[in-house]
Amino acid sequence: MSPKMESAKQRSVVVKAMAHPTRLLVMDVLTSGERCVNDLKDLAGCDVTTLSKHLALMRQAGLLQCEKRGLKVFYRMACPCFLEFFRCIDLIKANQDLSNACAEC
Amino acid sequence: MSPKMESAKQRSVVVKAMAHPTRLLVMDVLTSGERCVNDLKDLAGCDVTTLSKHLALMRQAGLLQCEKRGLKVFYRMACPCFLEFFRCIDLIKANQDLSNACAEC
DNA sequence: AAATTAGTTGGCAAAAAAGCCAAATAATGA
DNA sequence: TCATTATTTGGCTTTTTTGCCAACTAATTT
Repeated sequence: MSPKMESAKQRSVVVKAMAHPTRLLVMDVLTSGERCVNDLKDLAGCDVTTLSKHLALMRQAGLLQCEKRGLKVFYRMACPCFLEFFRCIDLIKANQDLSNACAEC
Repeated sequence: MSPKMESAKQRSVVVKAMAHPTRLLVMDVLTSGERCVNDLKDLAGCDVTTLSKHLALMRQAGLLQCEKRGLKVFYRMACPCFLEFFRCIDLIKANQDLSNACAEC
């Protein structure tokens, strides 16, 4: 397999771990600091077991880190570089809405 | 629905459009310039019809633009900001492999 | 120790995504 | 005009992902 294909495969593990509305919401929330599972569940508005599986998936992909303190498990972003990533994603959407060239990036 | 959830939903359309090895390979290839469908098919090593559907999906999400010249359709990235994105994704993977803190980002 | 709180895991049904074949369209060349 | 080349679309099956329930583990409180 070509090196580019190899790289694409590895990247897809990380990108897939972001490719869900609930998981992107979690990332957005966690950019402003750590949160416990229950808080995230309230923000996401889904079953705790569902959220727990989303979090496990993101952690396994290397997106999140977690730490247990008492009864609670706190999750945080493993890497702050995603702020820039969100800016890029949102730009794509904005450009598409305007149906014009990418002015800013 | 909360504004954050609304935003996450819109972002997920773009992120899902990247969340596949073949589609990430296409993005990687297109960062160095436009290509026609047949060239991309050879690089991806899949059926042309499969690739064509991948490309249509990416275009609908705003990731790609295309232009027909003669018999061929040339695809290009709609936005060059993804170079930075790849750097971030690869860093996640590298950090996970090393199992240590995010030194660079 | 029993009850409570916080989170995870197993299992399964439903929904979404992927991939291929056959057929269609579109531009070019003989 | 007919054949060829390049790409897209429709349809259908297989695979993957999602989401909830029930059951489980782990730390804390009574």
